[in-house]
Amino acid sequence: MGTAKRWARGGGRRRSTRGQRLRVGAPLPGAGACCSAAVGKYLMVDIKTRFAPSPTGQLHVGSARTALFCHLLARKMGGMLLLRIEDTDRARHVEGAVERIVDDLKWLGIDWDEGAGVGGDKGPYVQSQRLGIYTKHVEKLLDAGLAYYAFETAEQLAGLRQTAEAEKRSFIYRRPDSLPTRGQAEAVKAEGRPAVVRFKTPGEDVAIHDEVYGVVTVPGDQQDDFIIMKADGWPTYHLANVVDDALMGVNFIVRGQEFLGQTWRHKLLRDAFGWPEPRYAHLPLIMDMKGRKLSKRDGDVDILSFRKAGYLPEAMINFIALLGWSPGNDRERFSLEELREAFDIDRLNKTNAKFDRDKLLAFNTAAIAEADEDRLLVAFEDYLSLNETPFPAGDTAMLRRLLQVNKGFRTFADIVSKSGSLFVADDAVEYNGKAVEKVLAKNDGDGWAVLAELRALLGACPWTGEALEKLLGEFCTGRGLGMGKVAQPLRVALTGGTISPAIGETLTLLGKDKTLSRIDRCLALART
RNA sequence: GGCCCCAUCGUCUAGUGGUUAGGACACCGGGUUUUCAUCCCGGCAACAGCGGUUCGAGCCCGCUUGGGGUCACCA
Repeated sequence: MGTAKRWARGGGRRRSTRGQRLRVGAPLPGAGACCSAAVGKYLMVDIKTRFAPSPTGQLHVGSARTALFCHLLARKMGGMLLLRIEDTDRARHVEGAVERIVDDLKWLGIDWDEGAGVGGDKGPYVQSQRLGIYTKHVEKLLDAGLAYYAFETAEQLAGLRQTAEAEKRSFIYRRPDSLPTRGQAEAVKAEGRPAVVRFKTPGEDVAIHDEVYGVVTVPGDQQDDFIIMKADGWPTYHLANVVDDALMGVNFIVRGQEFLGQTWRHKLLRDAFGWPEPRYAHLPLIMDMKGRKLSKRDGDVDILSFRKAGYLPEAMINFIALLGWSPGNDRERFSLEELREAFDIDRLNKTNAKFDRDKLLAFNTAAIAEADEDRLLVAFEDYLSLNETPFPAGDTAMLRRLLQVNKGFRTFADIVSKSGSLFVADDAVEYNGKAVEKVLAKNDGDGWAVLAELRALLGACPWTGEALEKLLGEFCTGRGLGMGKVAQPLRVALTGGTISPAIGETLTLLGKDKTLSRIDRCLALART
């Protein structure tokens, strides 16, 4: 009935229209629909989304985007976002990973209403603290005859799988003709042999209704009796995830597309427990530039790496928001606040996206240009706290000065490469061979000559920006030289290379003593 | 390999039967600038292919090709 109509669009392209928006307010089979609220002119059931990461390492850009979309959906619809930690694989658990994830989410500006870090009345929100709940639910299934014990070892299964592969068949676990009784299972466990619990899959086609992909049907003959409880007594992802979503009142699941082909398991499990279906929105995947799935193993695609590399969270957010979503027009610069307003689940697209670092860099450059100094100072200090740099981290006046003098920088790391040498010891300055050759030695040592002359003038000059600029300007006109012919030799002498802030700034930042001593040191180089 | 999903510039994307197929990044060229970066201007560049449906297809359907996901006692 209504259901059929609601999903009638099938796999076709969905675009936002008034008519479709109304669909949002249609009566939902969603769990935990305790109340409804009028938002704008649409009546809708309150939604509750969740972000459920596994604490196996860093939060990477793919997970961050999922969290962002969950957050945006909840905020836009006036719903709730819940954070749950899925750590049922105690072998892969990484110490400190939960704190890492929470910290990265906070840095990005993504907040949530319930769960890890903020509490709530449906907890605990860490799966390793909910074992009893899962056990109880597995028992229910066992008692109802909807699940059964199986005793194959992991090795035996691997063997069967290998055989199947050799015969070019896909391996699907075959349910034994006679299932063990609870007593037999206890006996096996008592012997120390492994026993897992498998779900008794009906074997009928299952249709999943997805907000992004439409109706996806998985043939019954492709379904296996998947494991819901491992031999170590812990539930598998499928069981724990479904149980928790239901018990915690989650009615809108947003997650990566890699789960789409497995959602039939979740639907079957919900059916078995008699729980209503939530709404699903699977997100297209984020790939690397070679088109391969972006994974945590890919190295620096985790949020912390970008933070350490000098990126602004607002740029990260803006960029990842556009991976799989677009507003429908030519606009692409958004603050988190603006995204919360503009986000529309109907505008999610289905095609995988490649993670283009060049574009991220461009967004970061723009975000930096738009940010005011106070904002930049906070971010700069955060950057400095995560990196070893020659800068005096506690000297905010100096940090502000660096921000001003380096205008146009693309990441905070640019400030280090452009101004860092001004803060190291004189003898730590390394001269770049090419720069020395091109700027100082070339043309019979014109550069050296300019430097020597400047050394004397500088020594007698009051050390203010104005006086120095004036001195250099007069020097240039007096010699008929362009500023480049004067500033560059100085740069090389002072920093070892050709890159530094405007020459007047470079001189005042360095100070008179260091300027003179570095020129002397450089001049000495000419005589060797 | 089975099953499922996807398909517009190199990349992110706009496009809901009639458009010179738009924007952004990258790239190329030019300009501003004492270096680098920033900034400004201009340019290059796409509907995977083949069949249908239609007066008319990037938009609808099918096939082919290509890409991806999934087939774990990981999530």
